Amino acid sequence: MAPVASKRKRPLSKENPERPPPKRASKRTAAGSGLTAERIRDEALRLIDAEGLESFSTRRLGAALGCEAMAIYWYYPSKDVLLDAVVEALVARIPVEPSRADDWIDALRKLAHGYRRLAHQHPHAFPLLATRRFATEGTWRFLEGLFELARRGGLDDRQTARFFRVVSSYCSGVALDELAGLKEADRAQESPDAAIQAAAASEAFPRLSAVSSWLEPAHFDDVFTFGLELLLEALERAPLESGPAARSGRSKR
Amino acid sequence: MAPVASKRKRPLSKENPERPPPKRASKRTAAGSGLTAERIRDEALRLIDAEGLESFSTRRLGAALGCEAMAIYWYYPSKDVLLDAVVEALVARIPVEPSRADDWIDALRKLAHGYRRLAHQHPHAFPLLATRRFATEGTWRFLEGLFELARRGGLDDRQTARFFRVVSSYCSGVALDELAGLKEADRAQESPDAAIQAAAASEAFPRLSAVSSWLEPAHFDDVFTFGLELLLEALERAPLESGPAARSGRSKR
DNA sequence: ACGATCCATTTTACAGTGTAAAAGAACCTC
DNA sequence: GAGGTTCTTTTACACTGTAAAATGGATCGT
Repeated sequence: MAPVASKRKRPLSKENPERPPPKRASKRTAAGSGLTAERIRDEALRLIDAEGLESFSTRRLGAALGCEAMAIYWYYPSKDVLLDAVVEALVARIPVEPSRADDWIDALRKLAHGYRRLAHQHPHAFPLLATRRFATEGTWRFLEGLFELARRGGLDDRQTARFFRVVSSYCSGVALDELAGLKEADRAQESPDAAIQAAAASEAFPRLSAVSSWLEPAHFDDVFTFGLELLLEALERAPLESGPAARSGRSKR
Repeated sequence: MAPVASKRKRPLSKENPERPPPKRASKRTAAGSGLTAERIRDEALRLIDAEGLESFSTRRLGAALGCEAMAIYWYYPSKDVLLDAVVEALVARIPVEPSRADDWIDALRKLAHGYRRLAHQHPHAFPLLATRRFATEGTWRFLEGLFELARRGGLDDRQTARFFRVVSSYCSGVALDELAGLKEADRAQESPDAAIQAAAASEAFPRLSAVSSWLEPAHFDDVFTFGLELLLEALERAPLESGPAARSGRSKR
């Protein structure tokens, strides 16, 4: 089931010889070049973190691994699929504690904070997450548990779907905004004309400049938590109102 | 002020001859090749919409415009700056009606719907927006008006910043999620093994599959509006509670 | 009328990209 | 040994963004 995800943009080697997991873990792989799918993916993430997504290439990755670029293609059929694997590894880094279950709102809260922390720990790699769908056994299992919690909390499927989408969208939106803000702050530090621009802007747009000061990195945590708790409070109220299982009312607009 | 934005990654021609807007609109430009910065940017957006962001290149753009790729570099110093201009044009497409002002919540609502509509009209180009900061005179003016409305509605700067960030982040997050969902639906249509996968998943993860059905494109409008109105309701309550100007309460976690 | 200067574009060139195809090398099984 | 798998490197191709120079037309000063 796992390998069914988003494979095979191009046939791997000749036609479609779906990499059979090596019948017996060959000794060469262990003692030889030491190249494995996991090592490649981890090094890819490390490189992206260190040097940015733009400048990441198969040749550079090969150099970092001490092999030719094409060696990678024995483990991944394309750079795109490799990036999918990186996303998967990234998602797996979100701490998940299925233990103290029972409070599904708190589970959502933890997920939200973990997701955002991920964005801060991997600012260069995170945009990959925001665009790509994750379809991994592990994340499915996690969501299954989360949704089971929601059901026990009294929410029907529709409510669960809505709140999950709303909270997770909010999180990735905030994370992207914050990353853009950080990048901008970086640029401002090195080029001096940004200060000029800011001064001019604050004259012409006084409201904008006053409000913007509350949107700076210093207040990121504050703003994020504020919006998140807003949503979670609404979520807490949800099972009470709207009764048994509302119909899908207004569908257009 | 306008040209100060995010210029000059590389010196345009030789050192830094900051394109002076042609002293007299040369006749050749009008009657000659017909190449202008606006036409280039519009054609770029058209190409991206038609063939996707990945396959967009300066050479293809040149071909579409009937000129060599390098001709573009007389108008834009780099592909990156051109993409900034495309983003700007995209933002300008969000309908803004400063007329019937007074209800700043409704202004926010309109903005939200317009932003999301943009994502649906330009699915290939939209991810550019989500990653890049917009710094255009026009958008600044728009925000200035919006924030002025908020002040007249009784919100202080901090509240305004919070709500703006929360709502706009929510919108871009939802939009990206929806685009990913649409792309996935596309892929499912052409490859048959997706059905197999879905069947297997629904067996192993019953809750996930039940909830997921509410996350499909058919319910996009519904879910989006639900979350948006949730936020706007909270916004409507905000000026009442929290009195004059609350402190920043819990900041960590 | 005639260079000189500007503007706009094309030509040429280079370093870098993803990856197909084939060749090569290390091991495993007969 | 011979032959087959499993990995890796070599070579090659079409394509990318863009620096630098060459090119041609328009305009100007004389």
